[in-house]
Amino acid sequence: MAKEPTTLLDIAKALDTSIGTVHRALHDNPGVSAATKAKVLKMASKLGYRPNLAARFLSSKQTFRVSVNTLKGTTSFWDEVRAGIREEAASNPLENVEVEFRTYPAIGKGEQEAFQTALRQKVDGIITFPSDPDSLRPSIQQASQENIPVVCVATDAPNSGRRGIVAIDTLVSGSIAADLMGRFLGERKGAIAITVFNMAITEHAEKYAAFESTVRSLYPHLEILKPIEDNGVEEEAYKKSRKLFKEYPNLVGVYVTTEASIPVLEAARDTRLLPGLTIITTDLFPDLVSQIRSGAVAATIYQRPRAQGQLAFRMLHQSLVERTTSSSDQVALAPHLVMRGNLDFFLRRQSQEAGSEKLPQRREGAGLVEREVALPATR
Amino acid sequence: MAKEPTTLLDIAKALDTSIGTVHRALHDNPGVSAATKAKVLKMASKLGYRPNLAARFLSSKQTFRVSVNTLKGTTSFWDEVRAGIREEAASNPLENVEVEFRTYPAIGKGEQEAFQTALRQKVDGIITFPSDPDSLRPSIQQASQENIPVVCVATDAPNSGRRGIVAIDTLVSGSIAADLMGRFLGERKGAIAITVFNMAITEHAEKYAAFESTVRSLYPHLEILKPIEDNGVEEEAYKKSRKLFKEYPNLVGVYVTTEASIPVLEAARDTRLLPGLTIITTDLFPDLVSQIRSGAVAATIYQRPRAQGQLAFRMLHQSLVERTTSSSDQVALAPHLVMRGNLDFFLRRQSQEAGSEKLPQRREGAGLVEREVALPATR
DNA sequence: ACCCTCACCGTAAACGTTTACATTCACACT
DNA sequence: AGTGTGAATGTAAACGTTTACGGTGAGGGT
Repeated sequence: MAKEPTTLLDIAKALDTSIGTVHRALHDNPGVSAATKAKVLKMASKLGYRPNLAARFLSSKQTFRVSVNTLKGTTSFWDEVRAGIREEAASNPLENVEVEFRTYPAIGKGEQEAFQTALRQKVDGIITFPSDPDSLRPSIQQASQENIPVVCVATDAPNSGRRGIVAIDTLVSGSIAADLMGRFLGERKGAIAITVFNMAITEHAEKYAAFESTVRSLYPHLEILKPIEDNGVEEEAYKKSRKLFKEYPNLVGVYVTTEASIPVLEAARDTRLLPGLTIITTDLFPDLVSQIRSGAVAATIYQRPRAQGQLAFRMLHQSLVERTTSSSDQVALAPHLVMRGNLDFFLRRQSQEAGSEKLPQRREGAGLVEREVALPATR
Repeated sequence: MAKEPTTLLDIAKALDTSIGTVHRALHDNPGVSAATKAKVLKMASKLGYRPNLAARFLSSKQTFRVSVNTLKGTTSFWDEVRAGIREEAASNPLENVEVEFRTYPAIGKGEQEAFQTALRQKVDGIITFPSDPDSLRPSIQQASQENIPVVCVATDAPNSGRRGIVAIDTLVSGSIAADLMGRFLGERKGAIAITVFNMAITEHAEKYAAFESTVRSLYPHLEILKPIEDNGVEEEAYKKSRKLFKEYPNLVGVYVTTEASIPVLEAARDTRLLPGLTIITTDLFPDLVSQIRSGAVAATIYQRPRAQGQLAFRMLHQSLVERTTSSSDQVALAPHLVMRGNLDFFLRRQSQEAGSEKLPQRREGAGLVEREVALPATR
């Protein structure tokens, strides 16, 4: 049943050639004629050859260098993502990867530079948050031409040749928020506001669409207002939502898909609408905790940053160890729902450097080589 | 910074002995004196020796055999758990594990036999659902005395010496159900029923306690009825809930923590209470789908069987790879919330043999050796 | 004829363990 | 003295790759 795996030597003997030639052929290294290369490849697939990774790692003490390009930890989100990556890297039994963290200060600021430096320093793979997908696309394309797999996290960079993407399923987020909103409101009628980063970002447009269509089909008595675009600036979120709230005193609910939930809450308070409002937010950060506990925020949709980091790393690692070119993976995570009742669970998990939903660290210190990389100052 | 790792040879040279002796000492194999053994151990830890796993797997072509003992797939839950295990096993780049599935027909029926057969056939590790923890405990203890790690899934077997447990966090389940119930009901007052398998099972008692305490503290105007114990039989669920529903016509909500949600729904229908009821269930199986879609079930708490399987396997694999004795891991997962809005997402994920929340299979066929194991007929 | 180059190919040493086998030495038994 | 025993230790081959280097022979230049 489980026959002996075929080795390089098996192939060599079958073709009456040498192990060196076979190796060269399989890795299209120079120094082998087209004819023999073809023969080797054919025989390899005929015998069902699959490389013995243990032998490979033992022999070539190559270690993969992966660059992790993310936003500086303004909120805890990216800290958690990085923690997930670290955990996963540390639990790798082969210890054949070192991680370099490159962070940039703000959306669209410095991510190009970070990416290019990583490329220049010849890393073997990149995990990145493409905060401005359009401007980063050329760089990603360049990377995949150089055969460097790129995994996007949290936001996709479509048509960039990226190896894969891990993110929260936007349809699930939007529609669960809508369904909760409808159930929470019960018989009440009125208007619902929704804030997004920017409708130009695919993820946000999708969340909005999912929210809207779910409300329309399940709770048609609720009216959905035009989305507020905060573009990631808090004042903008405050001003725009305040303006909107004044126009619609019949507001009954707000769904905040961005991190700017605090200014929205303040706008609601300042317009005296807060007490009657059902608010659903996104993510979980310190300032939000008291709002949830007090009941001002009914629920928040937790985007599982740690899980995103873990899966992104696993995806990249997998495509490094097997040398499969192309093929695009897409993993969509279901978000978690955080309410007063289970808030403590998530806080506990965040606080312990090593979360509960994880396996034990493999090593104390030396297991994982990692380093912070200083970026060249940008003018 | 990253110095050359120390090898067996390094230790041998440092002590002016041979690599064979060092190896014997580190694995407490026979044939080495207590004195030298002590010296070797000391030097090893001084030099920070950590075995090179690639070399180890290359040299000793040992494969780990793990037995997966679970319930026969009456519902989809255990099928999903097994799928998760399979995926994870297949994605193991070292391919050094083969999985044997042993299933037993019902709770408490045949799990002993399955476990003992696994032991007798000298497997290297066991993943098990201890459906009757008390009766299985001696077997688990026996296993850990023989140094065979046992990982429990879905239900814990406390004080059994099990290597670890992966399950849904019961407190989160219970309290999120409570919080949702409170929010869904809004101003309505009345009684809430809750069904459990059996209050003797830790997990169910915990869920009940969490549900109760959350309702009490956040929604004190709701009255919680004594739990209905269905013991896993559908008629019992139907009869007991019907009886209870008749006694409490002011019932407004039901939380079903077991899989017997259909009979409870029927009892509600037969007592004409259904239309006014807010019902929260557990798990996700075919019969429940239409109930969710129709709105009869407001939400269901999805226990992420696939993730449980994956994590259980990883935990076991890790403790096989490193030979760490003892230490007990406990991973508690947050459940997912399924409602009308996001139902399709989860159905899609279940249906595709390879879920979306997963990495690509490593191999087509030969990667993973697995087999179904026939159990000896039980009288 | 010589030397050189170049493409192709074979050979062998590593990588760090595990495993099986060989050696040593002390001690006891005949 | 010789022989056997058995524990403690040394030695070396294997695992399947990668990598570096050596060799062959054809072809071109002188």
